[in-house]
Amino acid sequence: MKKKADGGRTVTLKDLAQELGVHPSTVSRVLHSGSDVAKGAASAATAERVRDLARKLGYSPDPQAASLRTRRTKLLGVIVPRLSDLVLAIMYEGIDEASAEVGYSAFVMNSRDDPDEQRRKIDLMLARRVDGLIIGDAHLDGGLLQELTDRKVPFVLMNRRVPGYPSATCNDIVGGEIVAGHLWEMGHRQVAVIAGEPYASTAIDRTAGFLDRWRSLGGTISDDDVVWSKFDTAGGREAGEKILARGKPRPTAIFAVNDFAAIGAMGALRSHGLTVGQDVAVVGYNDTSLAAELPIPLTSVHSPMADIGRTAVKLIQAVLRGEKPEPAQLKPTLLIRESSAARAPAEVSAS
Amino acid sequence: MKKKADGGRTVTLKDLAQELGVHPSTVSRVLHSGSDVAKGAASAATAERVRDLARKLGYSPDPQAASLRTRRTKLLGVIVPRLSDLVLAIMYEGIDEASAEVGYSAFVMNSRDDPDEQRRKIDLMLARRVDGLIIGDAHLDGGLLQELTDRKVPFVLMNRRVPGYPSATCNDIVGGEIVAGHLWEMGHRQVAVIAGEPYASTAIDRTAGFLDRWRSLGGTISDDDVVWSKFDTAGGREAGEKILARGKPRPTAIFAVNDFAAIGAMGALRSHGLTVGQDVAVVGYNDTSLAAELPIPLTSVHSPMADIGRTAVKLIQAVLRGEKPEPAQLKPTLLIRESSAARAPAEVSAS
DNA sequence: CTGAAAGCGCTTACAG
DNA sequence: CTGAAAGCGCTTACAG
Repeated sequence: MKKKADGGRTVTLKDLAQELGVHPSTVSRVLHSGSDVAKGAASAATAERVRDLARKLGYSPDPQAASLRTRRTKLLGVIVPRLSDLVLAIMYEGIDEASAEVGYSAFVMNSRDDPDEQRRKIDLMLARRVDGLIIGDAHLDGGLLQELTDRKVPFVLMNRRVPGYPSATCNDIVGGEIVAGHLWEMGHRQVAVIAGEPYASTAIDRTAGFLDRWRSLGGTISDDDVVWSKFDTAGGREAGEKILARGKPRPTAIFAVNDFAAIGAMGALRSHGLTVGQDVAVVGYNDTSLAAELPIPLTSVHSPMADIGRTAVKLIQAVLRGEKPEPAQLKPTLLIRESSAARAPAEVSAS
Repeated sequence: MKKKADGGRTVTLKDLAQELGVHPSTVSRVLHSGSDVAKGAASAATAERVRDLARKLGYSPDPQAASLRTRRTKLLGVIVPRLSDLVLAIMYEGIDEASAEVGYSAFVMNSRDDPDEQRRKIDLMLARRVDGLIIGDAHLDGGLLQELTDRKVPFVLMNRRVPGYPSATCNDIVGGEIVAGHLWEMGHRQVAVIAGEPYASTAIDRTAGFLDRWRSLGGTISDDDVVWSKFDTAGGREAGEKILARGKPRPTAIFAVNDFAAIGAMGALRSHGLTVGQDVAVVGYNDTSLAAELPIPLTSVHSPMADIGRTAVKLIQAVLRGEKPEPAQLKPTLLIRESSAARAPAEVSAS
C-alpha cells in the first residue's frame, strides 16, 4: 500500500531528491527512463539508488501534478445508456481492465439514451479533462458525433456503431443471420422479431441480418412481424403481447435482439398458456450469464462483450496517437439451448 | 459544450483576466464567491463582467490544476465485487448521480471479492489521489478496514456493513424477518435458505433475520436447511440441487438471499419437474428489475439500491468533513408475487 | 476592492 | 551525467 513520509505526508519527488542528495529533475528523469538501464537519465548507480528509495518509500507520482505539466490526464470517459444494463456493465469491465493495463483510468456515466443527457455527460467528462471518450450509446442520426469531430475531441464508439466513425462492436449483422439460419433449419416458417430501438445499430443490424437471411432462404416475413421495443424485460413483454394480439396465426418462433427482451417475451408467452421451446421457440442475443441458467435455458447469440470493451480501449489509444483505426467487428456465435432446441410444431392455430 | 479560445486552446483563468484587464486572482475570487453577490471578492460590477465573460467563453476550471493547489481532487473511489452484478450497478448509479450533484466524480473498480484484488484496487484509487473511498465489498473479518483506518484513509462502507464502521446498507435483518413472517403465514413449515457467502453481512444478516423470526414463530429449521452459496445464478442452481438431494422431505419453500440465486434455484426446481409457486415457493432479495418480469414472477424483498448509493455519498461527505456518521440502514419491503402467492401444499413426499 | 507573489508536484528543454 | 529554471492552471493569504 501507499506509504506516507514520516510526517504523515505523501512522499514527493522532492522528498526522494533531498534524501538522496540529488536534484528532483534527476529523480524524475530516472523514474521515466526504461526500468532496466537509465538510458541517458543518470548513471546506473544513481538510477539504482533512486529506484530503490522510491520503492522503499512507496513513492507514487501525483497524477494531477503530472497531467498539469504534460497536458494529458490518462483519464478516459465512458458514456453508456445504463450501467445497470448487464451488457454495458460487462463491456465496461473490459474497458476498466484494459485501460488499467496501459496506465489509464476510466470514468463511466449513464446517458439513459437521452440526447440532452448525452451532451451533459460528455461536457462533464470534458470538464474533467479526459484524454478521450468511449461512447457506448451512439444514436444512428449522429449529429453529436459530427460535433465532437469538429471540436477535435478524440473518441471511439463501442457497442453501437455509426458508419464513418471508429467503433468496436459485435458483428450484429452476422449475428442476426445466424439466428435466421438456425430457426429456418428447425423448421420454423412463421416468425416474429422483437427488434429493439430503431436508433441503435445493434437493433438495426441484428434485425436486418435476420430479415435478409430469412428471405434469402425463401422465408416470408412482413412488416408487422417486426416489433420495435425497449431493450429491457418490460419492453420484451410488451412486444410479446403485441405479437400475440395481432389477430393472425401466432409465430412458432420469436427472435428478440436482446436477452432481457427475450425473457420478457417468455413471460408474455407463459401468461398466454404457451410453453417456450415447445409451442414457441425463443432466441435472444448477447448470451448474458442469465441465459444458460433460466428455468427454460435461452438460446442466445454470444457476443464477446468484455472483448468489445477491451478493443474499444485499443482503438481510443490509436486515436490518441493520431491514427484513424478501422471499425472492429467481433464475431458472434450461436448457443442453442432448450428454448429453441425442438423442431417447429406442425401447425399453429390463431391465438 | 466546452468552448475553446480562438487559438483552439482551452480557456484559462489568465485568458479571462487578460481580456477583462484584471488580475487572475480577482477572477478566481469572483468565481469562487457565492453566485449572486461578490461578497468581498470584487465590486459587483467587476464580478458581473467576470461571470459574463466566463459564461460567454465557456470557461471551465482545470480540475487537476485546482486540486494540485487545494490538495483535494473531488474524486471518489468505489470498489465493488462486480459491476456486472446488477445490485451493485444500481447502487453505483445512485453514487454517480449524488456525487455529481455535490461536484464530485466517481471511479469504480471490481475486486471480484478477492482480498488481494481489493488491496490492489484500493492502491490504484489512492494513487489517483481520490479524496475518499466507498467500499461495496467489505468482508466481515475486516482486517483491511482496520488498516485503512490506521492510515487515515477516509472511507465508508456500502451494501455490506461491518460493525464499527460507517456504512449505508439495507436493513437486511429486518428483510430476512419479513420473509420468515410471510412464508410462515402462507402455511409453510418446511423451509430451506440459500444463504449466500458467509463473509458478507448481506448474507449473514438476511439469513439470521430469517432464522430468528422463524424460530420465534415456533418453526423448526436445522443447520442443513441453510445452504451457503455464491450470489449468482449458477450458485443458486447448485444450492437448489443440494437442497433437493438431501434425502429428506423437500421443503415447501426456499428463501434465497439474492434474486439471481433465486432464479438459479427456480431452474433447479424445474429440472426436477417441480413447479415454482405451486410445489415449492421461492422468495428472492433485492427486487431487481427482472423479478417482476420473469415467466413466473418472483416474490422479492425490495431494497432501495439507488438510495443506498446516494446515502453512501452523503456519508463519505460527512467523513470528509471530519464527522463520524452513524451507520444508515434503509428499509426493505416485501413484494409478493406468483412464486410464493399460493398457500403451502398440504403434504410433501421425499424427493 | 484589487494586485502581486508564492507554491501545489511534476516534467522538460537547456546548459554545462 | 546532473543541475537549475521555467511553467502547467489554479488558489490563497497578504498587502495596500
